[in-house]
Amino acid sequence: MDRERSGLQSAFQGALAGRETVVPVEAVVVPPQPRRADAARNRKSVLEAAARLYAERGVERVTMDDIAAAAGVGKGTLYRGFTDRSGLAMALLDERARALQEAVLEGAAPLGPGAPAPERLGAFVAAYLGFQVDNLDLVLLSESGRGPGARLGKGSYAFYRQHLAWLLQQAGAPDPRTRAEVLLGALAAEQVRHWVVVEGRDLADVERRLVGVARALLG
Amino acid sequence: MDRERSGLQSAFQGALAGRETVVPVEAVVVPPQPRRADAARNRKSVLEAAARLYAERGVERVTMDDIAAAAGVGKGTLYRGFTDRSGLAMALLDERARALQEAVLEGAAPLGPGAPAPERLGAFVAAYLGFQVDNLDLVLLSESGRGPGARLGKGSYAFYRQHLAWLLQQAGAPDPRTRAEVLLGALAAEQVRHWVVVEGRDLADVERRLVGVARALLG
DNA sequence: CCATGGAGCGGACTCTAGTCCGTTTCCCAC
DNA sequence: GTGGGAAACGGACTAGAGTCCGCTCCATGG
Repeated sequence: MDRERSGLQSAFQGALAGRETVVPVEAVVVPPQPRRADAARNRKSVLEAAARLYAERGVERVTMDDIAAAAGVGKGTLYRGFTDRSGLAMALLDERARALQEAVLEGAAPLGPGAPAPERLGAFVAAYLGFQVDNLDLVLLSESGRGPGARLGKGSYAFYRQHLAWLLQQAGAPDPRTRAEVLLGALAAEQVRHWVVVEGRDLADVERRLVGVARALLG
Repeated sequence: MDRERSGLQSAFQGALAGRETVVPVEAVVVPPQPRRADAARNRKSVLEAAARLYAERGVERVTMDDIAAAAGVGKGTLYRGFTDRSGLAMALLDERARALQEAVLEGAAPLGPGAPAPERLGAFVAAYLGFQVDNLDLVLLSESGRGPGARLGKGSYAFYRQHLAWLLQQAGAPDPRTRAEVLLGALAAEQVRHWVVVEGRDLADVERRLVGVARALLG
């Protein structure tokens, strides 16, 4: 899975480990590079094939064999490049996630720097919720890895947690780290799916309520 | 799955649907009864075999075939009685969950009735956290159903959500329903596992922090 | 411009959850 | 009792994720 973690995430991973003090996120974008030309080519066709098939038929109706066949590679290649089904989903999400992460790091306020922490917090909740809704199936897939522990500790989770913890701390919230994790739990794909898809709630309404929760967590 | 839902949960299911006003939980214990003697016998041996094998080898190392063989029934019987792997886990959890639910409904304060809502809230967080930790593997399994939407809307989730929403409302919290769901998300098995098992945090510490989160959600 | 070693490939194979359907067993009506 | 019909059973079968390992073919260095 290491190869799947974008450079953006890796960069601050070290500063994170076991630290009590919350530090701001610092990051540099360095995408993973296969060492051999054929590997790079295959990686690209797999991602393209997967994106196409998922879009055409929906995530549920595409098997790993389908993807391997469509990409013109063997299953071994698939699994060498992406670890498992959820790893492939993460790779597909990576680009879009990076856009959100950059917006957070250096985009316009209030999502980006410049606005006061409580405002940034609200903007982040809205933006993250939007991201989750726009990519529900893929996020769900990316979190579904076997041997639990799928969502946490994987993917860009650490990035978002760190950012939220930082904002919460800036805003003077007690126990920012835990509250960041709780907030991300409330924004988890399964929860969002339940509210928006299963219960059919209005997205703006969900957003309002979650922003309310975020504010409550400040005190 | 209906057959798996304990009477305790079914009883207030109706009062719940689509209602905006939060009502207190009312419940009666009426366990599911198979119609035929052989079915009842088989159900019992399956549950016993599963409990024994899970205890002996750990949840990960027990397949559905193992359980069927150990119980002396065919796979068809297994799936007729329990829908799927996670349904079996839920059935195993049911008895223990019922104990917690009864303690909430009619046990001693502060978990049971009698104490002021904020105190009951803290007691519930502690009790529920304890339950999750004591039954981590089974709860994880019971939440792992395929086609997402495993945790929510299944099992005793509705019961706990309702209870929490009620307490939050009594304590004057805004948007009690959403906040109940957020709190349950923070207490979800995967999250608890991450804190307690993966990060090795002290249970009492996690409890304290979560009680803090619960209090924050009151305001 | 080869040679070579190791990264990368492919697809047959394994393992397990979950389905299907012909057969058995129970229970009730008579 | 006993006969009929439905509920329940069992185990062969299907499907799809993930593994394994012998073969291929890049890229480097002589």
